[in-house]
Amino acid sequence: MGTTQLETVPEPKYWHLRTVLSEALDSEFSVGEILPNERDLAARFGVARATLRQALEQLELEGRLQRRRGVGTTVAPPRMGVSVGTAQHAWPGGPLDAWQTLDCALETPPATVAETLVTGRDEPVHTVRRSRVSHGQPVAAELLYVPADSVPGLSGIDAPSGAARARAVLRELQHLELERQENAVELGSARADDARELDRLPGAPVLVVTTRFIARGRTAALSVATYRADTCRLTFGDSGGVQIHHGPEQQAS
Amino acid sequence: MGTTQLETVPEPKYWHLRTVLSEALDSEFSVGEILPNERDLAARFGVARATLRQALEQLELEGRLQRRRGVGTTVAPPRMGVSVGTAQHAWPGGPLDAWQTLDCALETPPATVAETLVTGRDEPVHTVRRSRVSHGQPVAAELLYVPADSVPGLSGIDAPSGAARARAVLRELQHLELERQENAVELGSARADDARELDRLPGAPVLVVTTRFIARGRTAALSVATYRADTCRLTFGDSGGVQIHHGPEQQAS
DNA sequence: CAGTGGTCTAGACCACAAG
DNA sequence: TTGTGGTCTAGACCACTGA
Repeated sequence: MGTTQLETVPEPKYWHLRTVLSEALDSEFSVGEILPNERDLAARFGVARATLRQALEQLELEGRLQRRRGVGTTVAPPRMGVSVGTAQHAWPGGPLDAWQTLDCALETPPATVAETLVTGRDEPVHTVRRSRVSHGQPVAAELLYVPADSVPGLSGIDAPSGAARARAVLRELQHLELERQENAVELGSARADDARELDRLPGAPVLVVTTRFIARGRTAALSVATYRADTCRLTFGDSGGVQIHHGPEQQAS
Repeated sequence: MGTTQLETVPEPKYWHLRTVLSEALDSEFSVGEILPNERDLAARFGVARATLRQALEQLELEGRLQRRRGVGTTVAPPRMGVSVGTAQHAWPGGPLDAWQTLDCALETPPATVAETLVTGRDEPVHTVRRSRVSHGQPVAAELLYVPADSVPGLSGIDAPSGAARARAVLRELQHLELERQENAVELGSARADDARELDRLPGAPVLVVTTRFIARGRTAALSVATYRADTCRLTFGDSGGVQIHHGPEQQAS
């Protein structure tokens, strides 16, 4: 007795900690500011470092914090809005395209992709790699799968790979009449190569945007784009390009 | 010497484990099957339980596994496609609406919401709670904020809250001419109340879909819907309602 | 009740960035 | 070299489910 029992339904420590830190971020820190290191913070709150880290992971997932090994933990800016599916009814590589073409290869796509493209199994397709940068920061990495018969005019003279070839593939695509496109978004984790390109560790949470480009009743191209989930807010079907989302997030305890 | 050094760039154990388990799931398990418990699995792979759990968390994030306290870990079915922003150019509560109306209250919205609705601060708005069920499973919880002047015909006779009131609010909304709607998707973590409704623990990853309904040049209503990120794949702008996504995910090591 | 996943601890060492 | 976050361990106890 004498000990006041406030927690009738004891909330996990890390969850409570997340709330406390979240409020501290709103009131006492400004964007870009660095937090005390994890060992100090854990000691200050009287918890083990693992528990403190659980709270930080939550906040990072919500885009409130940014952590970098060897550097520290900083307060993240509000997520940036990146528009997806504007360029509605437009092929990739068009004039209003936010992507930068990297290179191209002739590869056998993963089974999931081959299934969506009606092409036969083990049929190699043009695989264009592109990346998207916004506000000086990489936000997405894309693989664009284009079956050979979607770009019949493609000259066989050029090398089968490289940046020039990639641009040629995109150029040929514009000749097709685009019926419509279908988008899907799901949560994924960054593969090692995507992670490197996005400046994150493998396994980092990403939003995977899959776009089917449909022409002549068939899937003429398939794009699989992985966006950094911590820094991006995907906007659909509205006007205009990149916008900054303003104000604090709505997720709170 | 004598020890063969295969790992020149040693991959983290949990990441390697994730890959091994992922492949095992593809080849040796079928949907719904239960895995050995965490202690056994950890022992079998010769790692600490915390490490094994890190791998399982990844796979759960990717929608490959489902874990339930007191029960066990099971192989998850492929994510279901839930269509968002079909009912494009349609108010919530319309005939083709996939949502179930729960109740309604007159509340002061969070600052972020009040900012988007042009309504003044501390101005209470109609707050309609709805839920979305798909394949017998709750997939999303929604809060729909409707400023009072968007539903001028709303009778003041009824009680200011309850399910009947909620339906009345939605009915009145249909009278406005909808100009367009804007969608945004971002990653979040489930608040305690959302988590309960989605049958998950607090902090579970969710996809937050924010929809602005615009009429007469103003934001006439704002919807904030949180979807289970582990089980859902959001589809945009295509035809048709709910579809099952087929085949394994594309994320692999 | 027994068995499951969820939380938490107090350490240790590693990989990386920057001075 | 120093200090950071990232990984890993071997335990402990708790909350929940279902028999």
